[in-house]
Amino acid sequence: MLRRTYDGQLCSVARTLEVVGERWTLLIVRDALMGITRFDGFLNSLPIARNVLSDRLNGLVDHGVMERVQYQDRPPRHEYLLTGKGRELMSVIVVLMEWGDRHLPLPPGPPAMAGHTGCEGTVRAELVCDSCDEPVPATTVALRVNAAATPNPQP
Amino acid sequence: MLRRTYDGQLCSVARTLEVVGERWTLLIVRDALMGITRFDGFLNSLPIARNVLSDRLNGLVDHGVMERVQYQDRPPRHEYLLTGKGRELMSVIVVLMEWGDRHLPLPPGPPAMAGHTGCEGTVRAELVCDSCDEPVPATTVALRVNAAATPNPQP
DNA sequence: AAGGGCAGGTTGCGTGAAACAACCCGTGGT
DNA sequence: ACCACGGGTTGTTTCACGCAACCTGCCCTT
Repeated sequence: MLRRTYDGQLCSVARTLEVVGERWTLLIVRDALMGITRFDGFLNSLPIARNVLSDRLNGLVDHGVMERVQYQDRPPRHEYLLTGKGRELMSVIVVLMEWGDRHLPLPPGPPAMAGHTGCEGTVRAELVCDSCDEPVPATTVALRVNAAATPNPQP
Repeated sequence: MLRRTYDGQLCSVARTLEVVGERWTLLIVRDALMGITRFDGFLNSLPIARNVLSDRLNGLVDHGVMERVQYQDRPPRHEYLLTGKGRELMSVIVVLMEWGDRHLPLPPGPPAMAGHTGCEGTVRAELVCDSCDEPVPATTVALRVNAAATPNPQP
């Protein structure tokens, strides 16, 4: 998705998108979170070109979202596993999924859900105010610039 | 970010990314959530080309994420306002921001935060299990295919 | 020993979307 | 008459994507 980079953008959103904002990247992460680990696995799951998949996996490894692990010797074969950093993208996948389910529904219903391992519950994302300490609707949330952290760009 | 579309992908994540997954789109939404409404406002905030901004705003209007509202007559001028559907993308922005703050930190600290309007609290995103009814770490969440909703592809 | 299959890529080529710059249009100010 | 402002549209170039072909190591069959 990114031609060059989002440089000049101090925002954490922009910096996150530099890692996962390219075309296919978040779908690769989604598949990894569903348990796919191998090159051909991603290739079968997504209508993506091999060279682009190779690019994206290398990028994710470079950014520490995935790691490349050898799983056999002869011939050497590796799989791509999410790191902790990568598994924490679960929140991103869940909110994207929820927004799609709510605003772009499919007739047969949601094709996938997030489940809590161990118990059979489903997992949802919530915005929580740490002062009220309870869930708040998205419409009562505002983005505020943190003045202390962006003093002034040097001339 | 998307060259063609993610067609063939039933997933809600893919369908959401068709709406907001292109380069710049989520940054435009972020700026809109921060209060920017006009063409030149976005242009000043982002290093984006005018034609690309025009494309993205039209796409967001087509998808019902924003609406184009006239705010003066002579000469006719309009502003771009988020719809309810658009404001619900706040969750997406918040989780992207949190992931960036945690895993790609900047020396001066987080450049922005999400705040609860009315009270002075800051807002965070949480994954909540509706069975346990309490927050769960991302690492204990798994994506499950909803078999009932994806019966079988026709042969 | 020759061939086929599988896993995991790399290479080369063509196209179309993004970046950039220039231009346009209607109005209001001087 | 001229310039500035807000809000775009129109070229032109460049680069990332999509596609197909090819390569490498190893194993299995004939």
